[in-house]
Parts: sequence; structure tokens; C-alpha cells
Amino acid sequence: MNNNKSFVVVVCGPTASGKTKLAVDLALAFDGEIISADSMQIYKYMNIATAKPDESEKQGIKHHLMDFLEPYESFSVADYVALSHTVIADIISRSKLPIIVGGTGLYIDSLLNNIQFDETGADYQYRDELKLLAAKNGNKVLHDMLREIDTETANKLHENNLSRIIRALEVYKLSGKKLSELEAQSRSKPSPYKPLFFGINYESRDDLYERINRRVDIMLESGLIEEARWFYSMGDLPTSAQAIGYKELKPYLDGKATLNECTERLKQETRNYAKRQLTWFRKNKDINWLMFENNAEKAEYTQFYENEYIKILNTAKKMIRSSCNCF
RNA sequence: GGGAGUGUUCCCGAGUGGCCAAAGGGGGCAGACUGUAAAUCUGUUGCGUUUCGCUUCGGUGGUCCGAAUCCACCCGCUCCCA
Repeated sequence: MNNNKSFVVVVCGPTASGKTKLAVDLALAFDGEIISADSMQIYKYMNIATAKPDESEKQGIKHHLMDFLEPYESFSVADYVALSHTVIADIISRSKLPIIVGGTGLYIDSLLNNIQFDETGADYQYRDELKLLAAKNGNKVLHDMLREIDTETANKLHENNLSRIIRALEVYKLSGKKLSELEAQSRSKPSPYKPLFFGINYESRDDLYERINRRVDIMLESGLIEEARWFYSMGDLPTSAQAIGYKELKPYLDGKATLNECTERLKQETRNYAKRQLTWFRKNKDINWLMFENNAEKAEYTQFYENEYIKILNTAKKMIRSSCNCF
């Protein structure tokens, strides 16, 4: 109940749920600016695959932390949190409403919970060594190594979750501290924000999945294949290579699979991703869920969607007005 | 018309007499998540009154103490010869 906390609006939800549109409409209604919380839209040029809004979709609303990194640059939560604190402070100083929008749950939570990331960076070489060790002697070896130095973290991690185990070992090597200790410290500072969370979802999972399928088709019509071809002409990239949209098309580009096979794969991966996002967001009990009602094959799809969208937008507006006396 | 094969749980696919409600993978569902997170990982997946019972492996009938597995016929699909 700290009055000094800054009011921020958060729009989250699975991919293809309609976050971008809602955020822009809310920004228009409340004189806001958007801070993207999307681990892939941060990259330049990767426009179609990440469904980055174009100028007409942005409707003149300022979008921060989007479209500003070269695809070959590495990026992490820690970077994200540091940058967004600055951006939000700036927005507030200009008396605008910060609206955080995105599907990267880790980014959103780390920012709003004011997680303090230690200066412990990364040691890619050490990671490779550990990976090699695991490949040779099995995952258990690394897990046991971790158990010796940080039992608490080891117990929380499954033996097969190599990347996490490796990070924990890496942290210890670089800082001499246990990951579990650092995590406890990371929550030492209270959040400077008072967030109002909105989560978009669909009563029928099939509706969501159908929207995802449609969007992938649209991406392909918009030139996703060319974008993927271009992407791979850039060589090996770190973070950005994880984006869904290129790697699934790679077999087709290499002539090893049909376009149809790759398209189905792409849709599948996107659906699975959406589900993981929902799992993440559902644990946040502060989220006000805005649900699209069951489509049930009624009316024209677009018309139905429009009507449902208006309902959701109005609900969100109402809640913003009532939770912040500044409007 | 002759010959060879094949039909398994939502899908693919293993299983050729008991240890089979049936490997494995996919999908679905659920979950975890603190520096590459659109990533990484886990659990679960016939039904029920759940240390046990019931119904399932194209259909019907048979052999056997016992069948997804063997036999007969039927139905469907594939392939080869005509």
C-alpha cells in the first residue's frame, strides 16, 4: 500500500491472443505508451515471424523495447529488466501511462517483482565444457556436481534440465555463491510498481489454436519464407535463433521437407508455445482474465471476434478507471 | 481374376500364446521456470467403487486352462502379376 508506487498496466496472454491490439487501444484511451515484454520482438528485421506490429497497427503509439537489437546480439532477462526500469521511469516522468505488453512471462515477472540480478554474467566456454561432460558421462554427473555445492537448487531441478543445472554451476564458478542464495537476495527490494494485470484468453482452447493456425497462414502469405531465407543468410545467431518461425521452415529451405510439412510443424510449435505461456501466466493470481467466449461456429468469425473484442476492451477500460483515480 | 501383405488404444507405431490396458514417438491435458525463456524441463493420457475389477487390439465364430498374438470365414486398405 505504498502510495509512491507507480501505476502500470500489464497486458499478457498467449501468442496470437490479441495483446497488441488491446494494448494500443488502451494506450489511445489513457494516453499511454507501450513497453514490449517480448523476447523476440526486441530484434530488428524479424518482423513477420514475431508478429511485430507495423506503423498502422501502432496507431502512433510509442512502442519501447521493440525493434532495437541486431539479431546477432545476445540478450537476457537481466538486460530487459534494467532497460525497462529506465524506460518506465521516463514514461512516468512525462505523465504518460506505462503499458507493459508481451508474452514473455519471465520478463514481465522479473520486472514487476523488481528482481535484482546479480552482476554475475555468463561464461559460455564453461557452459560448453559442462555440456560436453554431460554428453560423455550423463546428466547425472552434473546434477551430482550441483548437489555438492548447492543442494537446495539441485533438489529443485530435474536431472534432465541441463540448461538450468549448467547455469547454477556457472553462477557458482563465476561468483562463488550459490544460485539459491542469489535468488533469495534477488527479492530483497520491494517493487516500485503497482501493476494492474490483464490476461487475454479464450474459453475454448480450440478457438485459440485456430487463431494461431490462421496467423501462421497469414505470415506465410506475408513473406515469412523470404524472411526465413534472409535470416539464415546471416549465419549462426544466439538468442534470436530460438524464434519460432524460422527454424521450423529450415528443412523446407534446405529442400529436406515439403512446405506443407514445415507449415504444420510451425503451427504445432506455436500452439505448444501458447500452452506454455498459459501455464506461466496462470500461476499469477493477480491477473484479471479477459476471456473470449466460445466461438461455437456462430456468425461470421471476424464479426464474432470483433464483438467479443469490444466487450473485453470495455472491461479493461472500466477496470483501469476504477483502479487508478488519475483517470 | 491370380499372388503378397496389412488392419493395434486420438495419430504414427512396437508387440506373434500368459509377465499386455498393451513399448516408443506425436498430439492432448497439467505442471516447473531468476542471465540464450518463442528456450529448457517434468508429470499424465481406456473405464471404474483403483494394491482390485471391467471393457479394448477390423468383424464374427473357433482352438486353448489362457489370444492383440493360433485357426476359419467375412469386411476394409496396400502392393505385384493379369
